[in-house]
Amino acid sequence: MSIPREHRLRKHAEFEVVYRCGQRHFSQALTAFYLLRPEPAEDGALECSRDPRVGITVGRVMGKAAVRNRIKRRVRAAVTENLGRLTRPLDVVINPKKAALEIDFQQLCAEVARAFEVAEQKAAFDAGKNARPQRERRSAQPGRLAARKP
RNA sequence: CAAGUGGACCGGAUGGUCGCCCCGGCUCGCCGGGGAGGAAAGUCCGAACUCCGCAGAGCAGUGUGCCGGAUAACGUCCGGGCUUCCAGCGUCAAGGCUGGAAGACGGCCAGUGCCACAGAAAACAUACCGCCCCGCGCAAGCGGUGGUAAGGGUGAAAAGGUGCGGUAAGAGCGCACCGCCUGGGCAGCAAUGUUCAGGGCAUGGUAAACCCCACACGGAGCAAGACCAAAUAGGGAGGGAGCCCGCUUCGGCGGACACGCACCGGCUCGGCGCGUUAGAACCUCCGGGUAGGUCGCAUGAGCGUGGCAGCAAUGUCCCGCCAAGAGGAAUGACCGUCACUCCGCGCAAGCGGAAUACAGAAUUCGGCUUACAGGUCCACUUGCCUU
RNA sequence: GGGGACGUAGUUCAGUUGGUUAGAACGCUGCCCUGUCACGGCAGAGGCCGCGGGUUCGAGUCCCGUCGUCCCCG
Repeated sequence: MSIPREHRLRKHAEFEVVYRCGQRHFSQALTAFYLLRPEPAEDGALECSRDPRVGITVGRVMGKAAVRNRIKRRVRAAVTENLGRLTRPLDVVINPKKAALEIDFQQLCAEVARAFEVAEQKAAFDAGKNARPQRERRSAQPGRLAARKP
């Protein structure tokens, strides 16, 4: 991956959490799932960094292995260009569509940048509200430490 | 030169900027090196490797199937044979000769099954029409425990083929040639070829029907397997092993001492709190084992040049080389230059534009099959041109 | 990566040891019934059996190749 390792999602469980609890952003060539990671607990687990992390999923319906690799690499290059736009500890999962293979690279970059901006704004809004849960569905999330709204 | 068929091979080159994976260095964030294929694919075969099972043998099952060789092994490869097809030559015609292509190419004269419809009959020939003979009858015709497989018709297939003789009509009934079967000689390791003698022909097709014969095969697969090993729950072993006084409704309660644990305290003493007959709480140890991590994991039936042996597949020897190793998974993104093909403009030089396939390693090898833009070479056939 | 199943009308499925016309239900079309619709009745269309070869007289069935779909092993 051309994304540095500490900025990647590595485990199937991490992808699952983002899919189940995150919010979504749609555009012509891709769908982005994003989730603001909770603050690491103070008593321990300090290996959990504050860096943003990105994962890319290309399913089998997109084509054969060569086509899937091509889509993944184009999206990955666009992510590398725009990785600086993410400052908060966000987990983002990108599901490209078939259009990601065809469209101009500049346009693909613009879509990724737009998705990252939306995620940043949402994260800033939620953090400003004392990091209350972003969705009601998230109430079952084990890592929750913020108290409910008084 | 063009087209077709078959086979072999190539699968753009070279820079810049920003990044990714692995390895090696050190001044610890920099430097150096390496980074997809002929099919990496389908997972159709064969192996290496790993675990499980296993005295030996047999049965069952699966696979292969002309012969010989190559190989670690194979359903692969090489050579040879046979059959079929195509083209040419040759012949009155056939047999034949040359070249190419294809072939799951052992066995239905071991057994069993099946062969619809049509047809008399589909395999032990019960004869439909026809032909012939005999009997009856003037005749038409009728009848026969009659003969006959040459002809007709049916069918995918009809009981050796052609010709001559023969006969009441016919028939391998007899003969010649061809085919078939049996036995022998010769050539060959063999498949097989060739030749001689005998047999008058028995032996329809189907084994990608059951089956017979010969040979091979234990099962699962790197998500195999080995090691390290958190939290939680559970398992096993051991430790936890104090007495006195008072009251009592006999369940216990209260007090002192002792012990253990936690806190205050730099440490001892001390203070305070809790627990002390339940095999409880609690403590220690052990083993299994999940998440996770490491190994397996790339020096191998390895690749290249050359020599030798062999018709060849291939083997062997000398020298040289080390060539991806991830784990939500690297090998990329963008910008140039050049080459190749096509299109447009142009006499030309050149200019502009377009196209560049199939496809992406996941334990590793040997094959097969399938996909593939464009291009190169070789062999054969056909056509045209020149000499 | 590895191991297995299945492809038949528009849909869900049958199709026995190869045998001649491939069948059922629902759906579809037309007609009848009714004032109208539904229900019901009658009739009909619709398939190169995923694709390409082979064996056989004959293939949905047997064999080989290929394409697609689904399931299992973390």
